[in-house]
Amino acid sequence: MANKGKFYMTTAIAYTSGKPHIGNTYEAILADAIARFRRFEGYEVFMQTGTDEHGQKIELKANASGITPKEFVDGVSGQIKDIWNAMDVSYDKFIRTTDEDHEKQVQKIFKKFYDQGDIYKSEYEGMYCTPCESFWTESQLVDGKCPDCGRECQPAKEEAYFFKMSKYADRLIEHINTHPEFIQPVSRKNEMMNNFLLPGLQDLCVSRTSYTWGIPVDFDPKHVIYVWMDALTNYITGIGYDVDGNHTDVYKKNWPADLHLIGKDIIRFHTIYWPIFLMALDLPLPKQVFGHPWLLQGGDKMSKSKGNVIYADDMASLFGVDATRFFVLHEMPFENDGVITWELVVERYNTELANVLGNLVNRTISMANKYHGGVIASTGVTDEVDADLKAVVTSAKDKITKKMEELRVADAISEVFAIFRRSNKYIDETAPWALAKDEANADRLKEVLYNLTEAITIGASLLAPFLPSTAKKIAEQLNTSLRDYDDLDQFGLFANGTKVTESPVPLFGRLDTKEIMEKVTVIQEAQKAAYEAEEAALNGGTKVEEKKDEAVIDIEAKEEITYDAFAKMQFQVGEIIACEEVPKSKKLLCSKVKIGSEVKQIVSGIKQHYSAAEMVGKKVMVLVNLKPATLAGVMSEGMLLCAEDAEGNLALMTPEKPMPAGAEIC
RNA sequence: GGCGAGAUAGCUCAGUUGGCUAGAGCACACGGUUCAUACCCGUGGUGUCGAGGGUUCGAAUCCCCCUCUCGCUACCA
Repeated sequence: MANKGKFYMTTAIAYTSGKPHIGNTYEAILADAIARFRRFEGYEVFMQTGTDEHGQKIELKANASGITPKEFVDGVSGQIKDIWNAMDVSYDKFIRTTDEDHEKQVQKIFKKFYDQGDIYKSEYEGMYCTPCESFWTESQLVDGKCPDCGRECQPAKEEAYFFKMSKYADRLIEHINTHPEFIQPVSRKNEMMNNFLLPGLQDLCVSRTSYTWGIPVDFDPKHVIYVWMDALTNYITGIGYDVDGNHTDVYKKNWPADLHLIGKDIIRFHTIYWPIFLMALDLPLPKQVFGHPWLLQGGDKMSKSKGNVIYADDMASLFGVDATRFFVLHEMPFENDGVITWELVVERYNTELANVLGNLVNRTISMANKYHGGVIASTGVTDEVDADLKAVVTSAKDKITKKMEELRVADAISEVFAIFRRSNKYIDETAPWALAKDEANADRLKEVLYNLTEAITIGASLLAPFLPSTAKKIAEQLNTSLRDYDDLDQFGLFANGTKVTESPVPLFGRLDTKEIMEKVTVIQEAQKAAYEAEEAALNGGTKVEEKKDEAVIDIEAKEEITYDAFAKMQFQVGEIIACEEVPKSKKLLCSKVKIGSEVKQIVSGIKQHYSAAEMVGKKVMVLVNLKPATLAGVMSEGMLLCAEDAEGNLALMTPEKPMPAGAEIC
């Protein structure tokens, strides 16, 4: 096998706040298929994945569970690793951001940036506008007030370190323009350029003082290093980068990475901040960043409260590991989000895996046994119809390779199945059962079965990077071994006289949608019950045994205020007597709110959560004495108060008992 | 509001630089076959190629405008 050189690829590291759903697992499977295919082609692949384990959310969850953050992440990281292993993800390195060598290098990198002036400490000594979450220099203030909202600003006390992004922006723009393959798909490149690079990069906050579960800044220990410098650097620390130049051989061989595989939600960090960090380290940039789309359920995002989160282990328990891999690889388009429903999984399983592939292998082996005692032998009695079969089979390798080079994995796996579809057609064209009726056709019959067996062997070999254990099973049933990549454009290498198994076992038994859906209902009910129990426990103030996502929300602590400051705010109950959408705005509703004998017009960004019609009649909590402002050209004279969860869902605050419009909230 | 992408068969989508009767998979109907996991093979759509205008011998493919959807982003008092 020709050595085509090294290929270093990574997945994003998974955040250890909870069990990964199928979307996270998808990325690992996608990476695995690419890694296996590259190895198959003859590349020396190094694939790295792992877990991102720091941050406030984890600190709080661990506290709530009564264990240390390290104990907490040890558990979740182990669980994630188990799932990756169960899904046959062939990583070469599983990095954890709590690994000692990673933490040490991150500290050194931070120090290096600080020493060379890329990182500076800022104390927010300008005027800080809390509602705008931004700070201003004296010169930016308008009449001593926030230029955005016009309200009072205060000197803020919290200090943080910042990275000077703008220093490297021009170089990055140049790089992106001269390397069109750097950001994939290309539509993402335009988004990065237009939204961030061309308007001018903001400096990035790279430290926090509001929590302690992170890598400390060694020369200023009250700061911990904030997520991106900690997480992104895993791609070099994991293979042995050393700030002082004592790199491992693995690092020297593999950097720069050939491919960072990530979700489309973190493209910005991988195509802007990460390259800039690398420039600051004077290291070459990765060759390609691919922001893959997501698998969504029925067009909606999954949520635990609906009980519709699909986990890889649930899928694997119902369908098996390879069927799970097949589904996620086959159903994911290149640029748009894919859809996953249980019904769709069953349909794909039956039509592709059971009917096209499983049945083909089964019927071929059955015929070999029935007609020739299972012995496969070429007799050289060919026919015109053989040519097309052979052409389809031997040309598959190049087609699939091209698709994989473009990272179009779903298309590649479809090309593999084209071999199996063609083979089924070949059986019909040659009608072996008819040949078997006349002894004069015996040699032709042998040749037909040989051709089929050879086609299946080549197909299985190309299938191996996607469905490794299925490919292996096929080879076992045919009593052969999978073919090398370099031999796949040759037809006729199957060893003459090989005897296939006498008792073929169906690779994928057909499934009944109804039966599966009954099992799914059980899974969903259990998930929902677990979620509700957790919610109830939290509401009751009971300590929860095992923490799950979104059970609690923590927000960044704001500055302490005096009672006087609070007393300045006037809250009253308001009744919404009319409401309409604000034209040309995506999120705004304009309400007429009756407060006592007065009616105020208030604009709120809640259109995605409430329709104008359902707003009318509600009694809501209103901040009355807020300075009026114009939003989307409409005057707003107050603020409706809402609760917001981690996903940004809003719920209006309403009095728990009936109260008249105008009642003071105090 | 800014930038970008898209609107093609019931569903999910392909359609290269404009050019023969607009394609694939699934679903559906009918026919064939029986080696096989009620499988496999074949045949079948009058699809206004989102609406309207234009360029051209000729447009799903280029230009203009409109409607709708989606992505990123800003705003969301």
